[in-house]
Amino acid sequence: METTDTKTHLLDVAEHLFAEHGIDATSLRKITSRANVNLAAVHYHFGSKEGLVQAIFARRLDPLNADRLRRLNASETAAGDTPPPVEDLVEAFIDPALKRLRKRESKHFMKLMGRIYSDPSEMHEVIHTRFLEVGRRFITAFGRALPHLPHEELVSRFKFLVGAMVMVLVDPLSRENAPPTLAETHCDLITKETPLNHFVTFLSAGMRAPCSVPASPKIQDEGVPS
Amino acid sequence: METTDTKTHLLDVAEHLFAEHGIDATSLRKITSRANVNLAAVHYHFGSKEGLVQAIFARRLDPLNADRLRRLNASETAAGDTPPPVEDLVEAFIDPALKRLRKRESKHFMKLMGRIYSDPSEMHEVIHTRFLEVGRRFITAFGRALPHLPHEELVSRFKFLVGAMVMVLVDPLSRENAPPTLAETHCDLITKETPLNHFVTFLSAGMRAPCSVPASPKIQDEGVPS
DNA sequence: GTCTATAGTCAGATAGAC
DNA sequence: GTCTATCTGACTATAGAC
Repeated sequence: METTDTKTHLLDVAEHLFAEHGIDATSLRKITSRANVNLAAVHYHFGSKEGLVQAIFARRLDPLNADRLRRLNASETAAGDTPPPVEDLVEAFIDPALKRLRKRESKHFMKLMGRIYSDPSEMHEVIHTRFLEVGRRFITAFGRALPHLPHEELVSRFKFLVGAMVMVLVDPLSRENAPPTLAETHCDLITKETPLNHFVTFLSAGMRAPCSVPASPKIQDEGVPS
Repeated sequence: METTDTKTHLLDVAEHLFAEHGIDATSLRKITSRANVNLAAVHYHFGSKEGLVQAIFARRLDPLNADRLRRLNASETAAGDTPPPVEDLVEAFIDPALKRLRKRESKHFMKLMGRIYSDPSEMHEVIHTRFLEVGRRFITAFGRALPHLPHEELVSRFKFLVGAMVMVLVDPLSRENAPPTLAETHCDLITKETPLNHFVTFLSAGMRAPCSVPASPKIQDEGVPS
């Protein structure tokens, strides 16, 4: 009990602090002093700060992605030979993340997770590797559900979908007793929690939209309306 | 010429490095050595590293937001008494950012800009303040164009819109000679540039979607399909 | 305005006693 | 496994010569 406790306690505390202040801005000293363990404990258990970071991601990321793939598979078998409806695909991708955002246990991690998408730090590669399969599977599934859509536009739309999710992950729990995050200052009313159906409605409609026409087809070429 | 040159040269170099490696990870030493100026120059011209960061944002952010508001106003006067179509609002918000992403001049800044949305760093407040008016104006405009939409759902959708934009800002130019960013590994084909009409089509369709119905209206209450 | 030199701080990491 | 004590390096910032 005692050794495991220190280790997971360090994971919990570090996860929380990383989510609140960022990885770079969180020193091992802050982590270990808040966890009431010795500074050297991090190096004993994880080898380095980087090792700690990777352990944090390993602990949460695999179950999250497994959950997404499980639900994707469920939709596909339920739909039989036809591709599953776009709504189900959106839900299979978003809901596992949203569920965890509500759970006290992985709340902070999901915020950290969202931040990683736009982080230039070096441990990106590990995260990317873990995400690669999921991304591919969902792009393929969306492509089957929307066969008329050119691949390039499909990829754009998947990026938009991921972006929408990330913005919500990063936003809502904000730093405790801190100025509101950007998306919150945008609005007069702070929405506490973005419900799944908001995602499904918005993103499914966007996914289902007809293909874009190129901006300048031939006529209306840079023409100024008079 | 000589003093202005050093100052703007520092702004340019710092902007580039911040975008590539992040603000925290970029030391004044790296900036000044790449700019071929002395370490003390930053403190002479900007007082501190924070001063440098703020100068970078001040230089680019105000024109960007002014551009967005100008185009919003243009759409509104063109539409007369009726609210402008959703497509125009999306374009007024997205295109100024997208245009700058293509321009060599502010390319790096736009990536940095995108990253700020999910950054927990302290100079957030300044950015928020500069963005506040734009966010409010666009939410109001979208609300007028979509009067049937409850405010909460409107806010969710605006968050999704911002998220889609940020994901594209952060992604495409990636770090030079570095592993591809997350959105790129998602797909088999790396799209070089997300065109405006992909945004407009996707986001307008999402914005125009009918209101979401609450997940559990009364029936189907946690019911497991058998 | 620009430079050198350095003060002062804090970071991640490690050796070795217990 | 845990701790104290310490090393080494990097950082921001400043004082003062030119």
